[in-house]
Amino acid sequence: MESKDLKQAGLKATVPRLKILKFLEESKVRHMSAEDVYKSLLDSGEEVGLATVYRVLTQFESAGLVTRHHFEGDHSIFELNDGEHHDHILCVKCGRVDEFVDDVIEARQAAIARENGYSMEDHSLYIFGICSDCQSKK
Amino acid sequence: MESKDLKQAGLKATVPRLKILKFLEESKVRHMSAEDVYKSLLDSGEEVGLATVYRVLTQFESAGLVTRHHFEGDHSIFELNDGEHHDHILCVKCGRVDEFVDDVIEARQAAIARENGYSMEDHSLYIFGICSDCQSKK
DNA sequence: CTAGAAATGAGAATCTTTCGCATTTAGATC
DNA sequence: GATCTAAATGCGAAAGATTCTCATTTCTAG
Repeated sequence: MESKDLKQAGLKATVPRLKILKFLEESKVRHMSAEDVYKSLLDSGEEVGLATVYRVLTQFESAGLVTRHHFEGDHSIFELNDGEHHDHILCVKCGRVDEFVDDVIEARQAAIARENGYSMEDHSLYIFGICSDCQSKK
Repeated sequence: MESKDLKQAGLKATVPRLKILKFLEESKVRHMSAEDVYKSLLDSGEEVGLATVYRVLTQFESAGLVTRHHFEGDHSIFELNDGEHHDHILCVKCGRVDEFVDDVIEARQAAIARENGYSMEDHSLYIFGICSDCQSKK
């Protein structure tokens, strides 16, 4: 029963929130914009207002249920948080997204923050490149 | 004569482009939005259209004269390219921005791209934290 | 100096996201 | 289960950033 997740997160278990959470959990696509979520829900016959999708995703972010990315800079992309932190590597040709974790980089970031007198709160790292598929298609 | 820079970059040396380039070179602030550039120019009595500022900054980016950042995700921030690549560490309280270069991270990124079958084109790394000033002000 | 291509400026248009507010709903209490 | 109140929703309007359109101006090659 997913409503537990919402309650735990301090959010009332409303119909729109449950729909959105369920959709994120069941979607095979891991990275989606608010518009993507909205349209996909409409397509499956689920009525939710676009403004609500934006609001709910922002609340989910605050609650730690999803992470907001700025892959391209313009619009936000959301990803369901399932466990451990990871960074992303994206193909600039086809838009493919892969995930990775690198302890060396994680450690260096913390050290750099320290060296500069900062207490680290967060970080964002994206590697852009051309994936193997797109390289061979060249 | 700055018009050389523009010619080299394959851009016609027009008045607006020269004004914007000169402004970027002389500004003590290194990171600015298009709006910032526009308003600052207006304040110094230089007439340039906002649309032109956007166009020119985008052209400068393509020409490699400036780098576009997405610090906060919504609007673009531009920085004049003066030589070596560097990454950024930002204070989430006061907006301060510091720069750093870390060879270990650079090397790991290239390795990660390779391990994932990507040819690396670019990367963006931002560390978010609280700077020393803001920590003591707490 | 002149012509043609490229660039500019001003405002309209677009896109993404947020806001305002009247209506509905979750969930605590009776 | 009925009731109440704060919180949430949905809609359309509004906002902010950026791009587009197109008439006018300006480079720059010849």
